[in-house]
Amino acid sequence: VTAEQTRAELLSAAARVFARKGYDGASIGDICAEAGLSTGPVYAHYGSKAELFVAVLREHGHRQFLTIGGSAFDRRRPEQAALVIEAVVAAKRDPEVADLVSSWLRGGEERLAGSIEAAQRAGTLDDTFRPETLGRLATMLGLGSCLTAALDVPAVDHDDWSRLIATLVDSVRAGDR
Amino acid sequence: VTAEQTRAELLSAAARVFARKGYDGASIGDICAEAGLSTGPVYAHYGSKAELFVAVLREHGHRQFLTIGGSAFDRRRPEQAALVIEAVVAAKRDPEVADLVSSWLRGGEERLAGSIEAAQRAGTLDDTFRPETLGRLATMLGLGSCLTAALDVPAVDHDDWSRLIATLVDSVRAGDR
Amino acid sequence: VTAEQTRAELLSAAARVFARKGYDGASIGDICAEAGLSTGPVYAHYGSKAELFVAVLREHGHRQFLTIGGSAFDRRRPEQAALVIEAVVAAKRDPEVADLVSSWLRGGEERLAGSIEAAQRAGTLDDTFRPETLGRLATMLGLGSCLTAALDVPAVDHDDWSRLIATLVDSVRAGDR
Amino acid sequence: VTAEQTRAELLSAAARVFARKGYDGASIGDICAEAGLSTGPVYAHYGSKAELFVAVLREHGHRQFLTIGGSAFDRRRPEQAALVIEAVVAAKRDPEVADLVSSWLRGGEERLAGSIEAAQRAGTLDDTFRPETLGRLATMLGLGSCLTAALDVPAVDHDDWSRLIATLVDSVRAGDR
DNA sequence: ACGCTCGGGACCCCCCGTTAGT
DNA sequence: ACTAACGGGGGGTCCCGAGCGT
Repeated sequence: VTAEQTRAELLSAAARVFARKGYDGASIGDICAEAGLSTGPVYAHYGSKAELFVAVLREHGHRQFLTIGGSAFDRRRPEQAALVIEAVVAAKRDPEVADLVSSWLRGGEERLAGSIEAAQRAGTLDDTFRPETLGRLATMLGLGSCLTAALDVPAVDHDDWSRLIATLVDSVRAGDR
Repeated sequence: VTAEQTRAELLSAAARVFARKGYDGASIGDICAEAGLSTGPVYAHYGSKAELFVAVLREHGHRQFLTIGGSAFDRRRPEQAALVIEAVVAAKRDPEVADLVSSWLRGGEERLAGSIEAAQRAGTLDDTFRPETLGRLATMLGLGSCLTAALDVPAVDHDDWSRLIATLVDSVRAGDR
Repeated sequence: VTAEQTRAELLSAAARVFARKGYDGASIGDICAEAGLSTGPVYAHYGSKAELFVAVLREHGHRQFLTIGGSAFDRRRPEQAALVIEAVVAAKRDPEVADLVSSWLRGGEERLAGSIEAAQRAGTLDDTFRPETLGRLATMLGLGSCLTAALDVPAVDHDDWSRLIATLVDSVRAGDR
Repeated sequence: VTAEQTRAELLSAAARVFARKGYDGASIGDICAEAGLSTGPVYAHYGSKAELFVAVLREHGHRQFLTIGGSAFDRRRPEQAALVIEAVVAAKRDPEVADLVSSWLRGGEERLAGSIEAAQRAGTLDDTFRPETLGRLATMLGLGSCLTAALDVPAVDHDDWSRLIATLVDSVRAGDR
């Protein structure tokens, strides 16, 4: 068994266990049991539990962070949402995680703001709103969807939801005022 | 010193420490130090850390849960938001917390749906959307605002935000279609 | 309520709880709950848990120590036996208890030896055995019955037991050799 | 250092400390200090303090219990007897210990009953007594000898004692009736 | 002034994150 | 790379003094 393979399996197992039990709730033992490893070898790959968690976030977190478009916010899967929430919670204690999450969020909002600004310049989006403001709305919805996904709230009708989002988007289109 | 007074002080201190450090991060010792108490007496008032947390949620949580109106989502205070997030995280492990959070959420959404339905019947709100769908949107925004508040994202311009929310609300008003 | 009454009730409750849960297993809280008191007032009557236990032994212990005759060893009641066992255990750590138990035991064996010697002189008991030896046998059986009573071993047939004891006693009667 | 070696050392140390201080009086720290270990590794070998105690009983207790013939009951060593007494006391609080002690006692009595029954069939022992009754007598004497050994009662003359036991045994031999 | 409510430490079991040795 | 061990707490509980209320 190669080392890289073990690393990948460890990362995957850690992602699952962290998502299931949370950062504090997941013990190194749990993760190693999930990966079929002993507790020791973890520290050959990652210096600490925090580092392992950060690695998990880097690997599995970025793509789950605000990448799902608004119309699918009602369909976010719980196991994806869990990592995001844990990241936020962990960010409150671990500065490294805080930096990571902060950079993701900032990056996401900047990309969003860039797209929005471009749309505004192209005349397809109301340019009386600042790009950051619109971006913040999208961020809030994205993060909010993580929480509703984590909790077991009953799903709403998807068609209805899509139409609602479309209506809202239309309302901030240029000329719709 | 009366017992009720100590209880209240303990609850308040616990709320602060839980909000600052999270459920797992906060130790009984931390809370007692904050309350100026010894670790022992806690268990004369609350059977366990989980019970204390639940009591904190019951006392300080319900009013912070989705009670801030939409236009002020950008101004949610971090210490209030933190408890909500911790509640969601704790809900994943503790069934009692899960029930509590679930009932809050359900209650909030039902109240919202009621208001929305009333507005729809009165003809002031687009009645082609189901009340639950509109309610879910508000819930997501509310919860999302908790996460943005917890993270230290820079605030957006408040006037801009208010105008955006107003525009969105207008878009789902009856006749604005 | 007079103080003496409270003392008596406390002693009785302590006897029950110590017998039920053992010295270490019984907490002051348990005893006070049994007595319908608060934990504090105990120390107005007894300086410590150990003192309370000694008082219980003095009050309720002496009469349970080796007072049941040999043929009824199989019928010793658990709650009576429990205090004896606890006393023996406590004697290993508390010198005061050790003295108490020692004096009980010594007194019991001396009384036994006296009776035995009298019987030997009267010619009804084999006088080739020393009285202490026969007394020790009875002591062992008495103490042993406390342990079998404390554990929940199934009872043996009482008639069979009585006949066995009678046979054994006959075997040390004078002339039966 | 192999695990089995540590296990054995731990067991031996636990046996000593439990015998010296009793089940409740002995702390995990005490045992580990005796074994020259840290407190942590105990739980890699035994799941709990109760399990460790049970293991001690299995290892050091079973051979001391009822295997010494009746003629040596007067010579039981205090440190061996202590474990048996502690087992009875601990059984009253910890259901796990209770189950083990109970099954242990039952097993011992059944083995005894088996031997007795065999002797009865062989015609060397009075078959008018039920095997359980004779076994119970032996059990009582065995347990009783633990208590007299634990307490510091003066020893009786050994020859006298042996002769007494022999006389009693003779009395239940077949044909001696 | 007595007697109870309340608070104070101390400690215990348990377990966890982490590192040497094989 | 894994087995085995290490301390450091964490929660929980207990036995026991001070200080208010009757």
